[in-house]
Amino acid sequence: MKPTAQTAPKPRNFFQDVHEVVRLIPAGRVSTYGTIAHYLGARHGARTVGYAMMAAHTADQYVPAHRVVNRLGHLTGRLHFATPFAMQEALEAEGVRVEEDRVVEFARLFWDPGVELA
DNA sequence: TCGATGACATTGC
DNA sequence: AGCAATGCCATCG
Repeated sequence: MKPTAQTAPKPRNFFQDVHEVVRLIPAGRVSTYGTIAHYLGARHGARTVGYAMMAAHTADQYVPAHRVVNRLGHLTGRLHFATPFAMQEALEAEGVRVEEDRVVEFARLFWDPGVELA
C-alpha cells in the first residue's frame, strides 16, 4: 500500500479535494473556508482550505476561488486575484451583490456542500 | 534539505 | 464579553 510513497506521481492531496469541492459551487452561490474544511472532515483546520485556494492557481483545472469567502462573507482573498476587483466583478457577474468588500445576503447565498450535495 | 509562510476558524481565559 | 494564541497542509526560497 504505502511502502514509501516518496515517488507518488499524484497523491490525493488535501488541496486537490478542496479544489474539487470549490468547483462544485454553482454560479451565484458562495461558500466559506470553514464549511469546506468541515465537509472534508474539519481535521485540517480551516486555514489549510484557504491555502488551497491560493494553490488553486497551481491547480490543473480552473477553481472559482471568487466564490469562496471567509466566514464573515468578506472577500478576504480579493487581493490575491489578477486585480483586486476581479473577485468582486466575478461575483457580481454571477448575480452576487458585493458591497464594501462584503457579500450582500451572504447567509442566503451561502452554499453548503454537506447539505446541497446531500 | 530545512525553515518560514500563507485566502481562516475555534477555543481558552 | 472581548482579546489573544494556536492548529493545520502544502508550497516556496
